[in-house]
Amino acid sequence: MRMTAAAKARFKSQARVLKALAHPTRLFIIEELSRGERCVCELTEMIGVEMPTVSRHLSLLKNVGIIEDEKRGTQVFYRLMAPCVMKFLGCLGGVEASFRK
Amino acid sequence: MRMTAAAKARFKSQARVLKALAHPTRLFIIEELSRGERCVCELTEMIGVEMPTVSRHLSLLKNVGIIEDEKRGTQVFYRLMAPCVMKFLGCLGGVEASFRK
DNA sequence: GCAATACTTAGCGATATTGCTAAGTATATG
DNA sequence: CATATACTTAGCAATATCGCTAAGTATTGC
Repeated sequence: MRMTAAAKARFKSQARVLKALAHPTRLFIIEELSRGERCVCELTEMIGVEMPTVSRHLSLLKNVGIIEDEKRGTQVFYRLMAPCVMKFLGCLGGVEASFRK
Repeated sequence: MRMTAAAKARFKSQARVLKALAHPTRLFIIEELSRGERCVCELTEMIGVEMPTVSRHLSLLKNVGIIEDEKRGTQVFYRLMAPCVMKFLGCLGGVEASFRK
């Protein structure tokens, strides 16, 4: 039986979120933000790539609604908006561990 | 504090699995296989793209260990190897629903 | 063996992603 | 106002992804 238009839309929406998560740097950012808000310079220091690169990863996560930003002075702080993402990544831990055998 | 090499490896491994999941067609395949094994021609019919395209999505999922194949006659049947992926995608449902507001 | 069916692999063009550097914006500070 | 700091945006090159068509492989049936 053919995939319905509704199913297609649902999978597209899910894929969009998964795609946003599917990068090592962005997974690190999410885990770090789960411990509390961080400014871009802190994340940049931890990750070890140029700030513009980090900034672009952040805006990508922001675009799908996983994180939120707030400017204070010259700094921009990011916060995790969907703590459920952490629960979700917790599941993933078990899943991908079973693949590494 | 700088990201450790171990953390980097862990995120890379997780990202690899997420990347494999992050496509509408592959999400459909996974959901469909969660209901039972299917041959490539059945999936092709349901998805509505060319068979070589479906075949490539399938080998991608197979490469990360999410599905497994078995040839019977001229047909190749695929099975979901990590049912935990479904639980995982169940979590996702809640997550991405909250983004669609 | 020959043709048909079911699949996979290879190769192509279009498009997306990722990192970089350079340039732009905004806020604090002397 | 001028400079410095923190960040974002733009533009570029390298690479990956995705769909297609064409060609290859393997099994079935005559």
